[in-house]
Amino acid sequence: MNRKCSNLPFLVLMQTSKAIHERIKDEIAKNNLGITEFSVLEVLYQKGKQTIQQIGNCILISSGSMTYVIDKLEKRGLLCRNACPDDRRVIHVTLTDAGNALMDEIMPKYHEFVNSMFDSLNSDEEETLVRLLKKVRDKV
Amino acid sequence: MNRKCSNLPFLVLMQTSKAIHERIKDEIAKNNLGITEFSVLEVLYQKGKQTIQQIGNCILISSGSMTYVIDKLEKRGLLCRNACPDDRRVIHVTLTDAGNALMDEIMPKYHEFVNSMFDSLNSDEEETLVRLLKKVRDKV
DNA sequence: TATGATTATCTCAGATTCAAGATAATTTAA
DNA sequence: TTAAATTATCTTGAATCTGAGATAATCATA
Repeated sequence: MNRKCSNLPFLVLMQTSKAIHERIKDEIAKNNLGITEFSVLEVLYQKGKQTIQQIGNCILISSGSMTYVIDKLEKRGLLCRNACPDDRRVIHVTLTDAGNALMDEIMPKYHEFVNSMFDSLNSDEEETLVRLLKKVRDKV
Repeated sequence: MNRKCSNLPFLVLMQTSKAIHERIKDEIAKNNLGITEFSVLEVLYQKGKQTIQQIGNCILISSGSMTYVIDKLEKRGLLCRNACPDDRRVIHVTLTDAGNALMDEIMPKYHEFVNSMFDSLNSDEEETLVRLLKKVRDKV
């Protein structure tokens, strides 16, 4: 009976992503944001005005969670809801000035932080890693 | 102002691991188990009797969550708690016959499932992927 | 135009997680 | 031996997420 641990690439991939996730969580927590909250702000910062649904599709959480996280960020004054004049089912979300200012401050540090986690790879290695991961991702 | 998306290896790595995580969650849900519950059973199946603490260290969840998940699995008759005679603070956990039988049934399918997600890589590519991921992981 | 299907958002209950603190047992060291 | 520190587990409360269902608006089509 074989009860040994499974697939090595699988194990190392999941360990690595989990470790990265943890480190980013801690980093973002310094700004009193959870990863979900940060992800919402990041989408808005990069793409500008978005509907709640669009944001949810980007960061892959349920509609119930979207309402919850948008509520929190709105109460904190980082974003605002606006009715869509063309379709009254839809709500547009945009960053407030405070939200933009916060992201102006956070994002450069965040990018630097992410880059630092990968700077042990040279550009060939980065390319190879991306290629192999995509091969896996597209099959999953 | 650069608001473009960050580091490509980072993005692809996180996307891939998230996709895998989701697929495994769905697969395991077929047996009415969550990933945390399955992970506990997997540790016990591979290693035999373990203390609650040892299991928690393996799967990296808090002691409060350990109590909760062990409770659930115990009520379901898949594992049992046993006092440690040498140290009365410690509780040993083992799979019941039902727990072993369930894992005997689940694990082969699970391994096959995991393998199938990586079978687009040949063994050279697997080796390269592991090497690069370890390089990242050890730096994180 | 009326009806049925779809879509976007929200509400609510339940599940899961963690952090902090409680409890009880063991170890260390004065 | 005894007090302090450490350790293992459990309890509790708060936070976050999901899924199912509610509501309201829009679309498609006969």
